[in-house]
Amino acid sequence: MSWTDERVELLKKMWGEGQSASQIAKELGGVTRNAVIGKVHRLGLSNRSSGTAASDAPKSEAKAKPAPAKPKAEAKPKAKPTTEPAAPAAAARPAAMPARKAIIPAGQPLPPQPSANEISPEALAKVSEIEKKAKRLTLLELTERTCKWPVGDPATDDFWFCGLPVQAGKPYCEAHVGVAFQPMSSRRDRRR
DNA sequence: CCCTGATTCGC
DNA sequence: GCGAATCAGG
Repeated sequence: MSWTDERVELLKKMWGEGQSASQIAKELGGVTRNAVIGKVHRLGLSNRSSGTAASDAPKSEAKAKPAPAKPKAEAKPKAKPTTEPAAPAAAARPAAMPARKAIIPAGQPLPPQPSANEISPEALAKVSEIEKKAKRLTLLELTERTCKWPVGDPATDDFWFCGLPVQAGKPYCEAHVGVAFQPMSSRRDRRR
């Protein structure tokens, strides 16, 4: 496999979306994550939180960009039937519990639902954003390393699991870890 | 152990 | 230019 224009394009796109090298490699096919990373570097677009966590490289760019203005028309190549117009409230709600039915999958540790509590707007925003990139896995597709955050109403077909790569032993992806594990202090009184 | 990106260096 | 091997880290 060679780096055709299209492949490079997809690489850029996915890398820009924050997809991991391995995911990109899987998507492209015929290449390993090493190949992807190597290419990324050669292309010069390496910046992306080094390592794993989020150590933002203290890159202080004393550069004042003239004004590239590169917002190219970003037409989604593969628009999937997104049955989700844009309902932050609904989307951010992990799992509705109309009637706490059996939403427990195979006795697996389904996460502590942040019940009806309120979560920081920042975290919610991050979640609704991340959910656009979610893999939307079904219960059967979940693995030990896919985010198990439930989205939607289990009673409807509009229900899926985040499925993004979990960070490290955690059951959720970065974003969902953020809303799942909230310091008690940070969710103190929230007006309703 | 799983994963992440970063770098090196023979090809 | 390419990417496997290796490195460094969570």
